[in-house]
Amino acid sequence: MEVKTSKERIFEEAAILFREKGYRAASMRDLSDRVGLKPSSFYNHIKSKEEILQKICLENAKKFVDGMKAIKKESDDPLKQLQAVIRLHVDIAIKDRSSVTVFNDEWKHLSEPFLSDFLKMRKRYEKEFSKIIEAGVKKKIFRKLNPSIALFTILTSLRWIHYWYKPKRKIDVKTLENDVINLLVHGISKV
Amino acid sequence: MEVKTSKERIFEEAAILFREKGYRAASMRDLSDRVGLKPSSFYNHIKSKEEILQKICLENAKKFVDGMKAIKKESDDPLKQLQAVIRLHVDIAIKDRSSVTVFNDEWKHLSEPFLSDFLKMRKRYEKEFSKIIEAGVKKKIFRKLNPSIALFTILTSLRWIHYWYKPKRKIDVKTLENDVINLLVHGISKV
DNA sequence: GTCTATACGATGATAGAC
DNA sequence: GTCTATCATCGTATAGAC
Repeated sequence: MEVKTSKERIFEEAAILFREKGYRAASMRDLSDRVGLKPSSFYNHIKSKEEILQKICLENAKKFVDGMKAIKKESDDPLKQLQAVIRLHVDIAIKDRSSVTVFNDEWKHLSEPFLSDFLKMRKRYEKEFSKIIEAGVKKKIFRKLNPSIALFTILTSLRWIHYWYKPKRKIDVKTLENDVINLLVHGISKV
Repeated sequence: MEVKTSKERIFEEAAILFREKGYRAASMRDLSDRVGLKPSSFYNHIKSKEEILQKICLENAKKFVDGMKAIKKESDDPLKQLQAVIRLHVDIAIKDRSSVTVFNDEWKHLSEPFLSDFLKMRKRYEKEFSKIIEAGVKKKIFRKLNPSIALFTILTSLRWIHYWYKPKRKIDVKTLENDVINLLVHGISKV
């Protein structure tokens, strides 16, 4: 089996291409070379170039939102929740690096109303993440730091894992999850 | 005083524009609107659009390389060095947010040989950063983690400070420096 | 040093034959 | 559903008048 439709191939190759060159620099002619269809043929399968971007951004946003929802359901312990969120980011980043890169780095090229919708989802996700940290501080499990700084320092290191993680570094998923958790939870210092 | 040459205004406004729209999506016509010169007039001051990108990338790269050099000179203590590097990233990110954003996020649009030169500098910087962590591990000051994971988890949270730090959040520089140091050195957990 | 006019290649997308 | 041919637009950059 492993037989892919043209439509599937378009979306897959586009994610790789958009990651490599950036959405704006990637042309439909570039995509044509990769997919093996003429640019005009794409339009039997998609409405526009931006539709590809929209789908990639939306699908990945859903992965994170759904993941966060499941985590909140599973445990009330802020530390366990934080560890689970870190694993969520690691897993998504590793499973489809191209797709998550486009989601994370190219969303700004969405047009309205997709851009506004995207930003709303994004803010909601950040809010849910923030609640975990706040709960931990309240329970005296977590250090009391400026809430924005704590949230974004952690979230930023998770959001751009795709940027430096390369399969050829041969770091297995479990090590990546555990070491990132270890570092963000306990710090680099031994004392 | 405060009288800026056209050339200065072109580079300043370009940094802001490239940050907002991305290098490829930002046109010379967009820049024209901001600077108040016709696109054709730019070419009395610059050679090409890419020259602007080149200058921004190179200048910022130099800031980091020079900063790292000074830090290594000042102390041999890995912890003090790490703290100083964190302050370096915070200070550069806050002092000129647009410029550092373009440097960090748009370098991929450099053409050769600028791209290769840039990547070489970048790798050297990462190596110098890595040496700090390795020295700390050797002295048993730092936790022993996978070297790539430790390096990039920390470095990533520093490289994208510009992405979430906004002046209107009213976080002062000292708080930002201290909380980021606190979090990365000791972790979010109290225990 | 800035302007108007324009070159001209690349872009996303469409029309219509097969 | 894929192709060839083509369109309208926008991109960076240049020529030459003032």
